[in-house]
Amino acid sequence: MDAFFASVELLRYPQLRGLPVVIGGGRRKVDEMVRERHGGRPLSEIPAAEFPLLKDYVGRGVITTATYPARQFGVGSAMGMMKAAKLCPQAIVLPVDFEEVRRFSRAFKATIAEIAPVVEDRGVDEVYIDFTDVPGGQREGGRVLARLIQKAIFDRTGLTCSIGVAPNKLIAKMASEFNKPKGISIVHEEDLQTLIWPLAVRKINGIGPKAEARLHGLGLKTISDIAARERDWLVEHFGRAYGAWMHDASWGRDDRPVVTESEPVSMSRETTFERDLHAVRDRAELGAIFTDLCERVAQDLQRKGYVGKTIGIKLRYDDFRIATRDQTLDTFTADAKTIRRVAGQCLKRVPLERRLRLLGVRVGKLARAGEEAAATALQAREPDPGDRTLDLFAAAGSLQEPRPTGDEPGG
DNA sequence: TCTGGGGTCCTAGGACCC
DNA sequence: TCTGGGGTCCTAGGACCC
Repeated sequence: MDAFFASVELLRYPQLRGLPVVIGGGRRKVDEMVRERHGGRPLSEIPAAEFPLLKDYVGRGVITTATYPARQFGVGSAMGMMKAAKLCPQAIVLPVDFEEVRRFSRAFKATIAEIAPVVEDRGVDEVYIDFTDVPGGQREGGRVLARLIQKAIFDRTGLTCSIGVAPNKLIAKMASEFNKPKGISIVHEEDLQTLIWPLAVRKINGIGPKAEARLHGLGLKTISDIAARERDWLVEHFGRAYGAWMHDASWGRDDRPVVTESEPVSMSRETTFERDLHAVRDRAELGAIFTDLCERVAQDLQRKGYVGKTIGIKLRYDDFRIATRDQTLDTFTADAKTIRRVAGQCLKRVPLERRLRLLGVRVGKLARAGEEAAATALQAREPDPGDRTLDLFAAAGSLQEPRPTGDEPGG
């Protein structure tokens, strides 16, 4: 979806179209700004010129989405609000409305599923679609179907999206970025050298800032630079799994299927404080936040019908270092009090001298509520791997040639 | 001017079991 | 003085993605 969070807001406030708008920061902060300027008046009745501006924003937070006019100023996702304010002080700032975003997320995904049922969820604003068995999915290399999907989404939601069509997910993802916004890009296998190889290594989904820095350190800047290296060389520098994957990726190889169903592995809640807090000096405040986080995770679990076995905490210190602790129970739970108690024990195992910037609570090892017994039984029923090893040797022993005696050349 | 929140997956060492 | 081999689970940290 194109500038998804921002586009959702523009549907409500069409007077902002064409202007630099950023979504992000703390909702409370932005709400405060609006209240100060407009009292109880709804934003929909207010002219664009009177919306809260980024230059008046004071506090923590990052940009979630910027409209394309805002991006002209160099403002983008994950950028700190203060830095963004320097680059584009006149940008209008609005908070994320998660409810609304999720509503539109469900709507666009449902629209796609009606046309092409094999869809993989990749977060609120992105999906993989398998065109293979969709009638007409091959026409004009997929362009016809892509156009149809774009139109259907726009008709239903008023939102635009960009689509990349390619032989696999890896290339499709890169292709989807070629023509934003509202773009369609078709990439065939034979376009690898012309369209993919010139791109920066960072464009590969799976190469992040760390791997990019290491690649740059080795003199590799573009995907073609990776492709030109021996597989073994990459394995030497990046490990067996990652190096081999990198080599495959640079050659456009990817055989991952489109996965239509998956179960969650963990659920968590975390919050960054408005100011750094100290475990002793701000004990009361921290305690209240901690309990609230536990209650929210418990609510999430119950609402979605899950129970979990591993309770964990996460904290971020004022110097941005992160510490996590967790503990696995012998029974599943979705109970706030239990989560609070175990998370409290985890907290005791972590250094608390430094001030804290963030606190989080996580529940992992999930099972569907009511199926805990089955989940436990499934674990217990795993076949004994020792027995299987023996079976394999027994089979191999009866089938193989006699073992070399050691005196043949090269034996 | 410091840098959100919600996730997944991988790695590596240690405990523990057979 | 010398001390297996295979496996799983738990825990902590880290890279990466949307």
